[in-house]
Amino acid sequence: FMATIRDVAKRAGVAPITVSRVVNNSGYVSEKTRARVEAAIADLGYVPNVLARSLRSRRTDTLALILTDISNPFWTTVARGVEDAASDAGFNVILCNTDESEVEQDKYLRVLLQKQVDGVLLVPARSTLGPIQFVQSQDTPVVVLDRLIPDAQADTVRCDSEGGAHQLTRLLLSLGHRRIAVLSGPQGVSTAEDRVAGYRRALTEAGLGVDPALVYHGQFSLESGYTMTQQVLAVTPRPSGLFAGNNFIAIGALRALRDAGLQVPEDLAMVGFDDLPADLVVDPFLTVAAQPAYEMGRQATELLLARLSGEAPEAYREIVLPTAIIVRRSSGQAV
Amino acid sequence: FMATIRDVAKRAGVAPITVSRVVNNSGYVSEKTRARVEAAIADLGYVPNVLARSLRSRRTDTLALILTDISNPFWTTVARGVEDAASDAGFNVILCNTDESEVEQDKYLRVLLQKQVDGVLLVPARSTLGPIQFVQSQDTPVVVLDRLIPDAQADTVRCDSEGGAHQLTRLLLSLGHRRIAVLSGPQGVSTAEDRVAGYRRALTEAGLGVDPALVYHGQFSLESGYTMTQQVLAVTPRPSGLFAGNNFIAIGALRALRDAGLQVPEDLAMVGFDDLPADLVVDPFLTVAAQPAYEMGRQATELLLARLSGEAPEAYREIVLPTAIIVRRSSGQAV
DNA sequence: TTTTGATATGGTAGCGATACCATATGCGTA
DNA sequence: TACGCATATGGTATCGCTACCATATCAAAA
Repeated sequence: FMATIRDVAKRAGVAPITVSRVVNNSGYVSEKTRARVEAAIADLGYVPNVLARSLRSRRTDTLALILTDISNPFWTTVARGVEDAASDAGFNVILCNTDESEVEQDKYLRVLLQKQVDGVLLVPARSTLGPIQFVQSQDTPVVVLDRLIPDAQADTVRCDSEGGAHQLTRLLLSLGHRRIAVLSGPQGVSTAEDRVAGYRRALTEAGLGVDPALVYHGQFSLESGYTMTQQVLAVTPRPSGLFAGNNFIAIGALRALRDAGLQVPEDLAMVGFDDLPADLVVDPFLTVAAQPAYEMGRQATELLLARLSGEAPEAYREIVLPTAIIVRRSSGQAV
Repeated sequence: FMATIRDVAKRAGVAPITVSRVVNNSGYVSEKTRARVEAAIADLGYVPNVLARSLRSRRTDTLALILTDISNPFWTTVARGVEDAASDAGFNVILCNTDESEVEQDKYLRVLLQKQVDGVLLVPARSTLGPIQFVQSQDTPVVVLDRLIPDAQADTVRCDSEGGAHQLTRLLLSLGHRRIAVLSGPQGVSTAEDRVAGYRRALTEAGLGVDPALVYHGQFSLESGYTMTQQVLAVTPRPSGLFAGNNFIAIGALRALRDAGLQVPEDLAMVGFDDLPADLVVDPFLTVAAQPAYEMGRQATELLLARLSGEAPEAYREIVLPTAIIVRRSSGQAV
C-alpha cells in the first residue's frame, strides 16, 4: 500500500490541496494545520508522486544537457557549470552523450521531450536546423551551446574560436615559424571550422599563403590527433609549428611526436585549444587558448532559465566568450 | 500548441486507445488503421507524454543506481554493466553519486522514489537497514550491490572480499614477507572490513600475530592512500609488504612510496584490490585481486529485473562472485 | 461602519495517458 | 447451425496531483 495525498488529507482531517500546500510550501497554511499534516505524512510514510505533480503543473523542473563527449574534461567542466546553475534554481539535469552522432542526438531529443523536460541545452552534433526546430515545435526552449548554427532562432553561448585560433597562430608566426600545420575537428562543426578560419586569417594577414597539405580535418579525439600528426610528419618540408584544434587532438599529437622521436618545442613548436584541469596533468606544458568552460555552462543555463521564467527579452541572444591565451613551454622560443 | 493522443485520434478518425496501441505496438491494429494513425502522428508532430503514461500504467521503466564514487573506474565499469543489462530490457538508468555520504544517499533515495523509479540498485554508504526499508516501504524492490548489510531482506550481489584478501596476503606470506601492512577503507563498510578480515585470517593461519600498528582504516581514496602510506613508513621495523584495499588507495600508496624514494617491489612488495582498465594504464604492474565489476553490475540488474517481472523466487538471493588474482611485478620475488 | 486585504481552507475539474471491459466481425471447426 | 477463437476497435473510469476559483475569517484602514 502506498499512501497518496488523499490518504494524508483524510488522516489530517484536511483537504488534499492543503496537504499540497504543506508539501510545496506554497500558499497559506496555519502552523497548527501544518503540524497535523506533517504528522500524518510521517505516520503514513507519504512520498509525493512527481509524475502526477508534473503532469498537472506542466513543469518537471528538469533540464536536458546534450553534449558530444563527456569523457573530455572540457565538457565535464561545462557540465559542472550547468549542474551548479540549475541546482541553484531548483532544477535537475539529465545528461546525455551523443559521441558526435546525429542519430544518437535525435534519439535522445525524442526521449527527453517525451519526458517533458522544461528546456534543452544542446551541443549540436551537426550544423542543421532540424533538431532545434523539433524541440521548439514541442514548446520547449533550447540554448545552443559551443557551436554556431546558421539561422537558428535560439539563444547561443559559445567561445571565440576564430579569435583564439588567430591569436595562437600569430604567436607561432611571431616566433618565426612560417610553416604551421593545423589539426582540427570535423568539417560541418562550427568550432572546428572557425579554428581553421582564424588560422587562415593569421597567415593571410602575415602575407603568407595557406598550404592545403597543412590543413587537416579529423575528429576531436586522441586517435584522430595521433593519425593526423603522422600525416603531418610525412609532409616535406616538415612544418616547424603545430596547432591542435582541441585538447584530445593535442594529446594524440604529443604521443605521435614522442613515438616519432621528436621533441617539443625543440623539433616542433606546439599550441592547442582547451586547457586541461590542473589536477589531471602532472606538468602543464602546452601553450593553449583556454575556454571558460564552467562559465559557458553557467551562462547557457542562466539564459535558458530566464526564457523559462519569461524574463528573457524577445530577441534571441548570442553570447560569445573570449578565450585566454596561456603561454607555456610547448610553443618554444623565437627561432 | 502541443498535440495529445486525443488530437491524433480525432485526426485519424479513431479512438485514443487505438492510437495508444499503435504507439506502443500492443494489441491488435489493422494495417490500414495503423497507417492512418501514423500519418496523423507525423502531421501533428505528436510526442507521447511519458509522465501521463507512467502515472496511469504505474511503470516508469526506469531504474536507479546509487553508488559511492563514479570517478573510480571500478564503479564506472559496474555502471556500464548495469546500463547494458537495463537497456537490453528496455529500461533507463538514473545514476547518482553519494561520495560515501549517508546524507546524500538518503536525499537521492527520496528524490528517486518521488520519481517513481521501478527499482533501486544500491551501494550502501553505511551498513544500516533504514534506507533499504525506506525504499521497500514504497513497494520498490532493492538490490544491494557490493556491500553486505546484515539482516537486510533484499537480493545482494557482491564479491568475495574476504577470500581475495586472504589470497593476496597468502601470496605475500609465501614470498617470505612477515611484516605486512594493510590499508583499507572506512570501518562500517563491509568490503573494507572483509578485506582486513581476510588479511587477519591469512596471518593467523600462518601462525603469525596481527600487529595493530600495521592495520589502517581510512577512505577509499588516493589522498587517504597517500597519508596512510606515510604513516606505515614511520613504523619500526618497517614492513616489507603492503596490501592496498582498493585501486585508489594503491595509486596513493605508490605516489607516497615514490616521494619517499622507495622502489616497488625492491624496497617493499605490494598487492592491491581492484584492477585498473587496460587503456588507462601505460604499464600494468600491480599484483591485484580483480573483481568482475561489469558482471557485478549485470547480475545485480538481472536480479532486480527478475523481481520486477515477478519471475524471481520468493527467497532473497545472495550472489557472491569470486575475485581473480593477477600476479604482476609489484609483488616481487621470494625474499 | 464599511471596505480592503492578508490569511486560511476547500470543491471541482482536468493534466494525458492506459487498464479494464465490452463489443463486433469473420472464419474455421464441431 | 452453432460455437469458439483470433482479430479489431471503442467507452469509461481512473492514475495522483494541482490550477483555478470560491469562500470565510479577522484585523487594519478608510
